[in-house]
Amino acid sequence: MSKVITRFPPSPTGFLHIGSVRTALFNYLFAKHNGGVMFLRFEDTDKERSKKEFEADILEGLHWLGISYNLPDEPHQSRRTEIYKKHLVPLVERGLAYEAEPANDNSGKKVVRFKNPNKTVTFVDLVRGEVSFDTTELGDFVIARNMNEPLYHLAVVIDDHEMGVTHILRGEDHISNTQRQILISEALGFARPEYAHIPLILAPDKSKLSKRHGAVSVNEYRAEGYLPEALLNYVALLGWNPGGDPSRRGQAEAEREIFTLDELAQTFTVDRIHKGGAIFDTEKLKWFNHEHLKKLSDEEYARRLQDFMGKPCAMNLVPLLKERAQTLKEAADALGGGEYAFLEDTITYEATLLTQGAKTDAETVKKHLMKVSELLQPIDTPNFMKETVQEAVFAYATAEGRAHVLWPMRVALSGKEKSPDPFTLAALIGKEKTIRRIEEALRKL
RNA sequence: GGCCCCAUCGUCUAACGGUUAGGACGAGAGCUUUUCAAGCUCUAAACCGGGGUUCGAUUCCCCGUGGGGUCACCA
Repeated sequence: MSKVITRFPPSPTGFLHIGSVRTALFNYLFAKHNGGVMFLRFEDTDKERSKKEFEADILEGLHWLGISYNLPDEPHQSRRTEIYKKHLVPLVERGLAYEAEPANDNSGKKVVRFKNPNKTVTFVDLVRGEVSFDTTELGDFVIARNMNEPLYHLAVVIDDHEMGVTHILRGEDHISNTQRQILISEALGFARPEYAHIPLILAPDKSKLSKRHGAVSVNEYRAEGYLPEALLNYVALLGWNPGGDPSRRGQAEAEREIFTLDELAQTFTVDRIHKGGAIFDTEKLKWFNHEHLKKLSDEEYARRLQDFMGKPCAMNLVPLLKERAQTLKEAADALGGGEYAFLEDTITYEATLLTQGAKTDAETVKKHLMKVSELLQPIDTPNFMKETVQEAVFAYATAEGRAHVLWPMRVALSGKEKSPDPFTLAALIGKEKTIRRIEEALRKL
């Protein structure tokens, strides 16, 4: 088999969105799996809507995601007019296309129509099998605004041919475009590439995912603190899965869900692409994100978080953050907001909070807090760690009733209704501050 | 509406004629070092309907039904 060449041809008329990401990903994975390459090109024949700003965004997004690609000599359709002309002119000369009525742009130039042979086009879709269309209803469709300005269908066919594209994996919304493109391709005498139409990513209402459904741009997910590997992992499993071993009940591979980009490339095959659309579920994306976040080493986590919020994060907080935050934004918010206020020099809270969850009266709480302070005194400052603090207090807490002792202790250290456990807290703020806060709590009672 | 595509728990999905229809997210319950989170255990939850084919259909075929896509001098 000749070398596999796929392509990702966005039109720079909007920010890189989730649907495009999956299309790019599938083309990337398919090429990579087969030792081929993926070309990127910009379909900017619509000069009105195409913007450099969007091009930059798409490039930036792919870079962030870690999806690599090859660039043709000239990736802009708008600058490939000579190439299109080279094929268009003979097409007209041979009577397979013709200049018709004037364009409605007042240029006086005539549009170019394709001479439809009115036949049935049948192609084998790699995911759907045989698909046929009766092209008669298409009529002699327009393929160029004029001899110098090709329209989408013409440009696509010529580009795919010029770039040697062997496999076209694209959204199912293009399936009915295929008939036109095959007709043009045949008239031009080009070899027909393989087609694979992948199911659409749907919104919760089952319609095609679009802006009106909320976040669709990768920028938004990036800003929400999602990891590129999580986004890719999740989106890869929308409409595709690695399958399992049918001979075994466990279905090992099919039950695994966390994959790296390389692992996806190793297992990716078109025959496991689904036919039906898949609804995009942010809750599950969050879970994937948390899983990938937990896989990061503490150092890497700290680096990513710093990149995300623009300032460093203390290393000793990383394990805690990793466990509690599903996204980098949640981690950053927790750090910046109230949740980690216990790290500050002073904390403020209502005295009633100390007894609120303690299931006992203020006098008892006072007694326990004094005892806790006393139990912690003997621990050397360098030895003041989660384990040693717990060891010092735990037997007493168990004997007296854990809620009675531990709740006030935790509130004294955090000043919050919800927080990490008191031992973790104590270790994080250190002996000096721990003792001081217990004394402050005592004064409140 | 024409044409095309699709159909397993609420959601993502496994199964490639024979299973107690499995897993994951989410939900509910419980456990754990109080709270929250995490973790662990358990529970509820699906083959769209009707005909065939077959000894046997979630699986193959047909017809319904439902959903989606597309019908530009946009891509």
